[in-house]
Amino acid sequence: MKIQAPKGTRDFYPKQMAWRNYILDAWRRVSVRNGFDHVDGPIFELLDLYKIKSGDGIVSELFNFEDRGQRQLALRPEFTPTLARMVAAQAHALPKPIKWFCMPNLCRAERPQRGRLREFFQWNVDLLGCDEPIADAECIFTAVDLLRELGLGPHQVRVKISHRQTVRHVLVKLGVAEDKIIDAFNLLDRRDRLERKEFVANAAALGLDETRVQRLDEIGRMVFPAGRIDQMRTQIGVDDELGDLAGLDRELTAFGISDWCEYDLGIVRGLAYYTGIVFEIHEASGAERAMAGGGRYDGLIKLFGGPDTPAVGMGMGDVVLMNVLTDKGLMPEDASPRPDVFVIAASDAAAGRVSSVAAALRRRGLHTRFSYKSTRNVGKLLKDAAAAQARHAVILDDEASQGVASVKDLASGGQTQVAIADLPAHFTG
RNA sequence: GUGGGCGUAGCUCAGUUGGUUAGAGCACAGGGUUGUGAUCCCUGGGGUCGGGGGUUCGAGUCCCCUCGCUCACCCCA
Repeated sequence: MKIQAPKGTRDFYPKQMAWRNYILDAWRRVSVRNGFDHVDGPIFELLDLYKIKSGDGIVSELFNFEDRGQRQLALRPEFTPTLARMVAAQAHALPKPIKWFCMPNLCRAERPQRGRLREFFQWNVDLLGCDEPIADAECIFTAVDLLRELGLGPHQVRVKISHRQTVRHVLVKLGVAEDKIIDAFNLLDRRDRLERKEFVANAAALGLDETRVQRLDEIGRMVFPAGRIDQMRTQIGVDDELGDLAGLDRELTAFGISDWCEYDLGIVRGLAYYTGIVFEIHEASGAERAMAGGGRYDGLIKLFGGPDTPAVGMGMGDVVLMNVLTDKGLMPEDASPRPDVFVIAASDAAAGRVSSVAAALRRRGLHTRFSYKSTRNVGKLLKDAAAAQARHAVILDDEASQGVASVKDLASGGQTQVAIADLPAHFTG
């Protein structure tokens, strides 16, 4: 019996690996140019690390095991606890602000479905030690910068932003008691999935009458364009309570990404640990699950035993991102690295020179390939060169004994004679 | 964890009321011709028909169980 790959995992053959690298290379490139440093941690941690942040309930949603020393371990289902542990351990030695990114593979024991697998890659961008809205805005900018890098535009994706404190103020103003705030958040989060009757019944349990239930529903559905936060002031009737959101609005405009963003107080995020701004990035039609999510989590480093440290972060998975890019025709057909040169032997006499020519080119750093076929059929070998996406073909024939080869530009079809000894210099300019 | 749909070659599929040794195209590999990316031709590898059990003289086909994939629900750090 053949053994299959475990449920919800992927095999990366060269074609798929090229796509994966296409995404991860973009993540790395964009992170670096936005000033973030690359970090990573272990692929498994002590199970307790995850319990600290998420409680005992998390255990059923991750892969855990016991080592020979009876230690309870877990494959990492997220990176944030590792990051918090790392920061807490060296908090006083690290220069502030801390700007880190990583691209870990994460494992979750969930039933796979569209946009969700059991092992996936997640780009994490975190900025710690700064409690100003510019940090939140830079985090969002970095995510937008990536989406733009991959060919997406503001009409294809939406960054939906909310704020824990603003929503709390609105809820309190509506008459929700302090001890019911969490329930109210949950209700707001689930409003699209609930029948109207259920929604009203749940809202009534929060102490809201029919008019106020109606108002809560309205507010949950309101969307305001970034750069026009004044609309939120007048339509929702908040002002001083806007706080950070007003500051963020100015920064998003300054970063030049307000056309990508909008405010949506219906965005909740399941996390109990977010303390301020929260956001999600969705494909504009809303067809896919969230492409990215993040927010401010000022209390977390302290929770892991470090100093009180403000923090904002963002996570983006590779699965939904690739779904969206594929649907919009933005994934390259072939993302494999293109050979600079493909060496061809057009005669038996020339065949013996292929490896030495290839070696000379490779020593100069040129991506060089050749065929293992015994045919001297130039047409067939050129087809192989084209299939490999090579930029040039070097054709060795009987003239090779005089030290000359033909160089064919596979894009233009043009062909010139070049001395074999000059080939490395010819291609490296 | 719950429910729907789907399982024949790497991919897309055909396979008659159950009937001989399960096929095609594409892809892949080797080769030939015109020697310069095309076209054409020859050859080859590859399937326990997802797996197991049952009915039958005989099962890819009918029945049961199971596994996997997929979509949705739950959840979503």
